[in-house]
Amino acid sequence: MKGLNVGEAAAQTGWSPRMLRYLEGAGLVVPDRSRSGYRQYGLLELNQLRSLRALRERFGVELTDVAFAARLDREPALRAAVETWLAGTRLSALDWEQRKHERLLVA
Amino acid sequence: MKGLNVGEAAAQTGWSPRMLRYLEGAGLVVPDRSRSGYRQYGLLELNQLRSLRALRERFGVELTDVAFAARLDREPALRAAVETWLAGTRLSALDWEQRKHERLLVA
DNA sequence: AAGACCTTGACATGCTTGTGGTAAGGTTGG
DNA sequence: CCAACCTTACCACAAGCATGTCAAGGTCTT
Repeated sequence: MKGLNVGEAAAQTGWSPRMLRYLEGAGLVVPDRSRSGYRQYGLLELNQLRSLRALRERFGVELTDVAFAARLDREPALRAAVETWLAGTRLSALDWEQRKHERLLVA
Repeated sequence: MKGLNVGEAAAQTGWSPRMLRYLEGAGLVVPDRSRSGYRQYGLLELNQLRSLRALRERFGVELTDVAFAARLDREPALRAAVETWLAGTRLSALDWEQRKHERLLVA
């Protein structure tokens, strides 16, 4: 039942121990602790660390972006507000012709 | 059919003209241009600017976060990768008891 | 033609992110 | 008990973000 400690987890995921502590502070990957306070990384956390790395490498995603995605997942009100915003960006991608109505209103 | 120019749009949305130019550079709110190159903000853009402000004020959202949400909306592969990640965070919020299986595997 | 706008481009600045160190001290396993 | 880990707490620092301001020049309205 003992997971890997921070150095072992780092070795297996390609992060530095320093970054693993940083990620915990950022709330992105939070391991359990042993009685004496050592971080204990289990399979779940190792997978999170690996998929986090994949996100950065393959998509150039920042850690703040990932934290934001988690927020979006947890806060329905935020999600709704962002959806409202996105509706606008989708509209502005539409054809010029489809904006006649608006142009009339602003004229 | 002429929209508002940058100073007028700024006055009506609470942004500075400087920030309106910045937002255009960031791809967040991109107005049309008049023949001579002046930015022309229509109803759609004004609404985008207002909802962008609301996102920041009410939710403390950064502009980079909003840009990321737009990316999520446009890139299905990215969305899928983030979904994979999110699955992990949902699991780690689960009850201790529900992780017996994993603990056995790591032991 | 003048004044008030606009354009781009540059420089400055304060804050945050991501990352590395280092120091002082606790834990663990042989 | 000693070496090799771990802990927290700092300091540093490059890069990027969010803003402001200023300069040199174009446009528009009266």
